[in-house]
Amino acid sequence: MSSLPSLLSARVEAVTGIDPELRPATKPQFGHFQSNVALRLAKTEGKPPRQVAAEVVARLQVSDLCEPPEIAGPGFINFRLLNSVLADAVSDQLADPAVGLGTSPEPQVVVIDYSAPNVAKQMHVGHLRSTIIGDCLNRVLTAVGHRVIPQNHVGDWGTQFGMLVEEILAEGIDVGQLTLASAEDLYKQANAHFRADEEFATLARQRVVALQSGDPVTRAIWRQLIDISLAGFNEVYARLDVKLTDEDMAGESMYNDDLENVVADLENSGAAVIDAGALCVFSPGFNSPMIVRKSDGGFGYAATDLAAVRHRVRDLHAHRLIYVVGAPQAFHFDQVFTVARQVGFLPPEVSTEHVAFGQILGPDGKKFSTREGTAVTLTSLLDAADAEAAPPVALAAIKYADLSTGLNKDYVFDVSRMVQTFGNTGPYLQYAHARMARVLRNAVEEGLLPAGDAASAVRVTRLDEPQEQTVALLLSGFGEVVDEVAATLQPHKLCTYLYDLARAVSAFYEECPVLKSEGDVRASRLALCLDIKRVLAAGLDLLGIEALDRM
RNA sequence: GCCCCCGUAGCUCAGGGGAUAGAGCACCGCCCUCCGGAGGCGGUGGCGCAGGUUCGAAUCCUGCCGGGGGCGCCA
Repeated sequence: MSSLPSLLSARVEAVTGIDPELRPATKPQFGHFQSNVALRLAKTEGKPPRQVAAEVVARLQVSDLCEPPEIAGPGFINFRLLNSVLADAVSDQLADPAVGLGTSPEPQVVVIDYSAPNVAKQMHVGHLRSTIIGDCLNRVLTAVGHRVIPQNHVGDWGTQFGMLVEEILAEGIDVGQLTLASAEDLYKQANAHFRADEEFATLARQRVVALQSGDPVTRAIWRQLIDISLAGFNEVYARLDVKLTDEDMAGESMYNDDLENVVADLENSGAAVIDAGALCVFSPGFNSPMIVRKSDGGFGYAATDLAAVRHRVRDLHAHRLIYVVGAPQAFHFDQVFTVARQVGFLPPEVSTEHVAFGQILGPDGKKFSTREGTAVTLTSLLDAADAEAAPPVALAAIKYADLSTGLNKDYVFDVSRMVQTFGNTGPYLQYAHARMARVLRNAVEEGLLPAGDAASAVRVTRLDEPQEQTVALLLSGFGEVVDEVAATLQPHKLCTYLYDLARAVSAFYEECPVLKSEGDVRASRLALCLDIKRVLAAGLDLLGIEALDRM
């Protein structure tokens, strides 16, 4: 099903020969869509823009879609869709199980790298964004027909585990009794021990070697630490209502055995050279090399990321690689992608995108940390929100606040603002949905509407009021917005759309009585309400937010 | 020193080279015998600075100013 704008756009292009750059009208009096095509053609044709516009309009055949186009201002062509066309579009959307989504002509395998907590540490604010954004992109890309493979790049490998395991053995701790929180305390303790006690530090370093060489005792404890951590992560994921599962776990350790191969390939290709004892790749345009193997023989995290790139391309058959990782890593990923292309791990047809997000700031507008100066745990953020609202509302508040502004910006974690049921917030959208649910419930009780799926056969036949038209126009644009988010990976565009829709719905609700109206007007408005509810629910679901029937 | 991101109303934020730059919060007015007022309608108020490209710039380019981040052995 092609969207109304694309249909209209094609008609105009048939006349102009160039993309009319159809845009939503900036003002209601300009109709529904506007095109500046005449302004752009005016120069090449050497005619006044309004005259060009008149000639275009004269040749246009759009009477089946919209009112006669109007020429306005310096030469804009304004289009107003026919009410009947709009009504049919909404009715068709209502009858479509996919709500007009799932139309991607070329399904791709998309790997999304997100969440990535560290073993033996609780998740903190930084993981909140990666997890929520990644989950949203997962839902959106899946909805438009792609096959998404989440990859949770858990930090489950590295020298810190030598320290931790040694501490456990030194203190005679029963690993089975540890929780994620107590494991983190132990980690801090081990860290302090490492710095204060040279003898312990030596043992810890030896323990790293034991871990890497596969010593059974060391590996067993390490494995237990991972299990404890995963249990803790899964608790948070369940609370966040995100789709990550154990199957998506693809920790750093997974690539461990492949790192030698990666290094060998880099050396054989001539890309990697030894510099100051470290194995480096120097690429044009970078002022510092990528360090693949440190001078002490250990692998840098770039090596792991290169191995991951190759795995995702070669074994998972990805067409598109997405990394939802904080903005400070921009340089790192730029370098990894460049080198991966350089050595052939990344063929030209596979795209890479670093979805770089900004920081969550504390109430003071600075780095969000506790009184002790440590990072705020994700759980404590959720607790803070739950103190202000019921859990489904609180979660909506948090997710919406995170997704509703440009990802690359920092934002202040202001719970009291986020949970408000007015303004541009998640709860406001939930409220709009709950209102529609209420109207429809009442309609079913009064026998005005069949219950369940049978109701989706009803149609919108009347759009007499401007509030109805505005809502219908917005509803018909849902698919386009989701496609755009899938293409640009900018969830805030979906948020803006849903907020615009919710506001239009509130105005409609205020001005157009549904149950108190009669005849075909009432039937049509009920159909409109049904589609509103479906689109709001579908849109919220793509954001990972629960659409509530009651609040 | 070099590189990246950000700077829009008092505050929090949208703005895909096009018409008079839009919302929310706050503030000031209205609107409840009415499907949930957790709402709606209206008002006050703004593109960091300076150049440039263009018929047209918040948007593209250059240079400043201010804030944040990054720049070979932590991941």
